[in-house]
Amino acid sequence: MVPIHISTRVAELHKILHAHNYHYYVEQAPIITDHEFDQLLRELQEYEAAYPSLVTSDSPSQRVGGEVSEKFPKVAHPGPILSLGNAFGAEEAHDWAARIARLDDRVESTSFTVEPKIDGLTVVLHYENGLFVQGATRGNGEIGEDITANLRTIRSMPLRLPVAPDADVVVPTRLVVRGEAFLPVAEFEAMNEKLAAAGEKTYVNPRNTASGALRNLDTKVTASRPLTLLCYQVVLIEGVTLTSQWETLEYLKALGFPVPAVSTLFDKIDDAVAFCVEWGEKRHALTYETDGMVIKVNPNDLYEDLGITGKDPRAAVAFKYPAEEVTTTLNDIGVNVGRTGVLTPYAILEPVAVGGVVVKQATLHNFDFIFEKDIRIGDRVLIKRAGEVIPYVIGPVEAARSGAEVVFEIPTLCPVCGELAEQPEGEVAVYCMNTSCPAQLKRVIEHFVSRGTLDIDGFGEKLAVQLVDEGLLSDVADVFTLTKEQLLTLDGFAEKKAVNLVAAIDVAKTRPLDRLLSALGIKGVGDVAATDLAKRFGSLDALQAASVEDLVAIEGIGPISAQFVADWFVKPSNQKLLDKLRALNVWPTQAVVEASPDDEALAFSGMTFVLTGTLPNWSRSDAKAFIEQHGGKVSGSVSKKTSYVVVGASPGSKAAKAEQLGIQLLDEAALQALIAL
DNA sequence: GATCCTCGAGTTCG
DNA sequence: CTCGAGGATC
Repeated sequence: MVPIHISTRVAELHKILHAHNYHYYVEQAPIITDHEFDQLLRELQEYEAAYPSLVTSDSPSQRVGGEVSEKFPKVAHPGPILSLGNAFGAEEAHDWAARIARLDDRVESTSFTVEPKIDGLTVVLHYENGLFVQGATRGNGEIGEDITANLRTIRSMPLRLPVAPDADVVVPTRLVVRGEAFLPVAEFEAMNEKLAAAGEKTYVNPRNTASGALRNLDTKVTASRPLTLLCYQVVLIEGVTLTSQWETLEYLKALGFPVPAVSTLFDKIDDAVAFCVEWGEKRHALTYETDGMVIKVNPNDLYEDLGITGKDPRAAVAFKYPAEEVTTTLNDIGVNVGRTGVLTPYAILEPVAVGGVVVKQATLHNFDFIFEKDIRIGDRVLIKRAGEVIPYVIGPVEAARSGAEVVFEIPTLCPVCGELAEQPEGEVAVYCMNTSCPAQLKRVIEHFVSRGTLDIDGFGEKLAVQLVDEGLLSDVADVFTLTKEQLLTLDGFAEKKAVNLVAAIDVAKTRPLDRLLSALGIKGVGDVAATDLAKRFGSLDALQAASVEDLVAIEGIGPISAQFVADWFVKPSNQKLLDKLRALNVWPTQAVVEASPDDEALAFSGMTFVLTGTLPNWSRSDAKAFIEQHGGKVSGSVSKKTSYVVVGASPGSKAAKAEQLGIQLLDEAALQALIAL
């Protein structure tokens, strides 16, 4: 007997999966990601495996796909274009190998290929005597759509075989090849940058963009998209015999088909799985998006003999990486107040796993962002982790709208203090205009004591909030007059913690001028400007006495920033703050450097470096100190002017951008070696 | 005046 | 990391 709750859930899964199939195949507007679909299908398959009586002929697990849209003529594939079973993680991949080993003794000693699972559109290409005659989408796996004209616009697709006329290769009389059409990530980003600059709506991801382009009725649109292609399977061949997958890949390459470069042949399944795991980290270096790798039994005869289960061949499995893009519900939009008074909206999300962690919140940057993307409260939204860390809302899934979504309204009052919020002319940001807004004060103090500025150990966001709420602080100078007795009145403070904090505050009184300057939070003055100002003026007195002209003379300070500095010193509340600091003897000075030092002799003078990833022995600040010590500059972003990019473990997009711009990459050792020259 | 570059600010989770 | 905005440069 099947438990009632399971049969209910299975019926529900049937309904859900059929609906998603419809959205995906017919409307071409999926409302969940492929990964989420896989998860649901898997759940169903698990129930069906446990209770075989649940398997019905109309179960979504028994179907290869869905309907075929009416837009294009239909093409019957010469053989079924199968999908693959999934393995999430190394353990499941080993389970798969063990399963097929039990079915056939030859598996024990066979070889395997590993190929990337490209996130694009499957296409089926027909050649007769070397001539490209027809191309189709995958459709439902049996019948696809004729997109021959669109495919012809893809420049990497061979129109005549062999591509190199003098290639030493036998051309089959008939050949049907399976490949993946996609938009390279870099091309996609460049396209979106252009669209964004023109104020137009941007595309959600490369896959959807490629799909739209390839299935556009106007081939001129297809041609304008830099689509490309990689091929990896022979569906049908006449006139030539191939005996293994590896031989197939080599043969396709010889004919002139583009073949995935990372494809590798392994003698042992353990090595194949290890290779998949290894690429989980490295895959972002590829020009295309992947959500996994495909492990295939190499010899064709064994591949065939292992047969098919449902809709998947037993002899291959997709090794899937954790999803990086998921959809979830936007429950609400909250508003934060920053230390400058900027109101920043953030998404309150139905918790969802992305790239291995559960995300509940994501910033929405500013109010324009919400309206440009047309994000509404209650929407299904697509989430990714930018640079594999920070959650980022890509945009709404418009196809999933019910009509109950609510358009967000820009607040006219500060959500914390209730005072009027204003948007200065020509700016995107909306500010809370109340300078004594408690939210602002909390953030100002947090910044004052944080690691990049005065670096007071044991002083963080929570304490800043506590102290302001208790009324113990009314400006940043009050931090220095905090006593052990005051701290002991706070929740979570006992003798030892209070003593340590008072000592840490004492140490911070003698931080160098540049640190104090950036701690003050003068508009336009951060890390870099503070260092430059400190170097040129040497004391707060000298800086205060400086005219706007004096300030503009510094490279990197223009008229606007100079005015911000001058205005800051004029403000009465800041004058009061300065008086307090002076009285407390928090008044660092340093030697004035008139012009840039004569560092022509230094190895790195005139060079700009960018750091990314984690270096083996040095921290980021060690590396920065090393570069600066030798006369180089360290910048945060890669540009044409960058001399070198120093790459550590698990680098971000900066390494990719450097490669794109043809900038030389260095590791820690290579950076040190530059000095030896 | 346009374009590229750099800086500053806000930001998520464990 | 991403975004906005100021500064440098042609």
